[in-house]
Amino acid sequence: MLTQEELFGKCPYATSQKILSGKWALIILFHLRDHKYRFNELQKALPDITQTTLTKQLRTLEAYGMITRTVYPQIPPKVEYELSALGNDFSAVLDSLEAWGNKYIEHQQHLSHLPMPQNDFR
Amino acid sequence: MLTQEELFGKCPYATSQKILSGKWALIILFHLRDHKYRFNELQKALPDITQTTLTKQLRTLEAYGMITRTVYPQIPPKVEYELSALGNDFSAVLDSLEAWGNKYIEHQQHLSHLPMPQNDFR
DNA sequence: CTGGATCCCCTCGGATACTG
DNA sequence: CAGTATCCGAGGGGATCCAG
Repeated sequence: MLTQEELFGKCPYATSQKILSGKWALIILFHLRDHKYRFNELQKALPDITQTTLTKQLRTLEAYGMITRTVYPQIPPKVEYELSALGNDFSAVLDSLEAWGNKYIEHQQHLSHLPMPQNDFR
Repeated sequence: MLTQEELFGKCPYATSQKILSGKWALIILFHLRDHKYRFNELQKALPDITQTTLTKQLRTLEAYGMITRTVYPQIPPKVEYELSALGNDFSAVLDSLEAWGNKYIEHQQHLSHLPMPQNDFR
């Protein structure tokens, strides 16, 4: 029997899980669906992400073929990130995710407590 | 400015990210959309998950209000898991995610290499 | 301006053993 | 059957410093 890792590229859910597991993956894809972003612009758009982390996330998404990275060989450097074809297809997921997320938020408003973080079983 | 953590319950993407970040979250939700599952049945359905891990994931999803846990006070114990109302709403996301995931898999077939895991920049 | 190189820390997933 | 109690290692996120 295959492990979940080996299901990458075979099962759509295992595949999606790996690609989206990054803490910033969804928000980056959401921003990039509108237009291209330069590295600096992206960092400003994401409130509290460091350079190192943003670089890692972008490289990961690029490795998965979700985004493209264009380097303009000039001084000062200019690098633009945009969605690949596969990344553009992801817009449908973002739409349903946004719709569901908003409904989730709305329905959780009247709850007295927010969910506890994982591994917290009080 | 709010950190990403504080956006939980406000931004649909930050909210979704936290709920779906679990390694098994998507696959568990996918299985539960069909029918109820007992703990043991779920463990058999998921190839290589341990009891401890499955328990954690289920508790997390329950804390987020995605699933409900019903305990039948009998010997031997019987516990059933099923989607909550919010969890059922998530089916739309699962549909688009499955459609996109399959397209992603198909388009990656002709690539010579699979994406490298994160932090692996060879 | 864009990010590479290090180092650190903490969380999460998992292994193992035990229990009502 | 369905967990709980521990312990552990890996690795992902982040801080800091440096570089073309």
